[in-house]
Amino acid sequence: MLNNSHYIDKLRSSGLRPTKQRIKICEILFNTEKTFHFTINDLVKKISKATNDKISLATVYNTVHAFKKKGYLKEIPINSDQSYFDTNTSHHHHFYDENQNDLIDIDDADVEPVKINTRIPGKKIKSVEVLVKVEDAE
Amino acid sequence: MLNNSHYIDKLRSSGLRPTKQRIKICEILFNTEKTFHFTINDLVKKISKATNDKISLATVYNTVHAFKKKGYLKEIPINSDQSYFDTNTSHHHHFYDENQNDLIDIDDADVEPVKINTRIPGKKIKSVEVLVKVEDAE
DNA sequence: TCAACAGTTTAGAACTATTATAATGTAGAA
DNA sequence: TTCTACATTATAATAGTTCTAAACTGTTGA
Repeated sequence: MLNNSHYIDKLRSSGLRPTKQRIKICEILFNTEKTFHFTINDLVKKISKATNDKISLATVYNTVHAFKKKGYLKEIPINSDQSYFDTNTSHHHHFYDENQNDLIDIDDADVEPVKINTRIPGKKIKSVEVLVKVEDAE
Repeated sequence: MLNNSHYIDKLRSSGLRPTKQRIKICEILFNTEKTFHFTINDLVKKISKATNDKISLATVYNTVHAFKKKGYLKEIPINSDQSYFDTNTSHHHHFYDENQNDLIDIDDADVEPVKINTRIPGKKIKSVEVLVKVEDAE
């Protein structure tokens, strides 16, 4: 509960009202040592484990999108039936294990800077993301 | 109609029966000079423009998945409400224009080889794909 | 302190992409 | 030609996500 003032400031300073739902979701997403990946469904499960006051599904979606918009979460580009989000918003990349259906971070330092030798006129690069698909070695 | 024998051979040799639906879809997807990206919905529209015999939606899905499995199509990893496919199955990368919601190929030659300095034990790399998100420059 | 308002939450309906179902049709082999 | 396994089809079902409109709440300013 002590940390909450931090989240309240964070939310308020980014123009989001610090409601109890948002603070609770902050606690679940950002009170961890390690960053992690999750789907909306994962988050809903974590919330129901962490609290008795349930948060409506619509609010979970709204909050995740609001946090993504503010840059507190990143969406991970993989084709899947559901969206994956990442609490690690630093620049990094991913392994995607096609056998286990599992996402694993690749530290930015472990990928040599990707050089793109072409541009689109009138557009600026927002991000460069590398997805390394892996499978069981036989 | 002349080219069809080519598709018939192609389908047959990969263990797919050359049905008229599959041949028609081959014509639409592979009879072009340039490769392109499409969603299932795009393909359905192309089909209805190209022929009077309609092909059922289920067949379009089945066929696209069959072609993907055989390596005639690639699925492009971006988060979207629908799946994007690519008739360009060579190794290459993509720009994703977030304002126009548009995918643009990046030739493999325009991206310096991506070096990943970490591995997952027991896994082998299947592909390395770069997604460059761009937005309007202000 | 408190009223007022704009932003937020909520349950449930609606929507959309995709997959499953089960009956009918068809390519290819014998 | 006949048979069989594979394909196609219309439609239903499913699942993730977004919409809606009513109720609620944080914040502002009197």
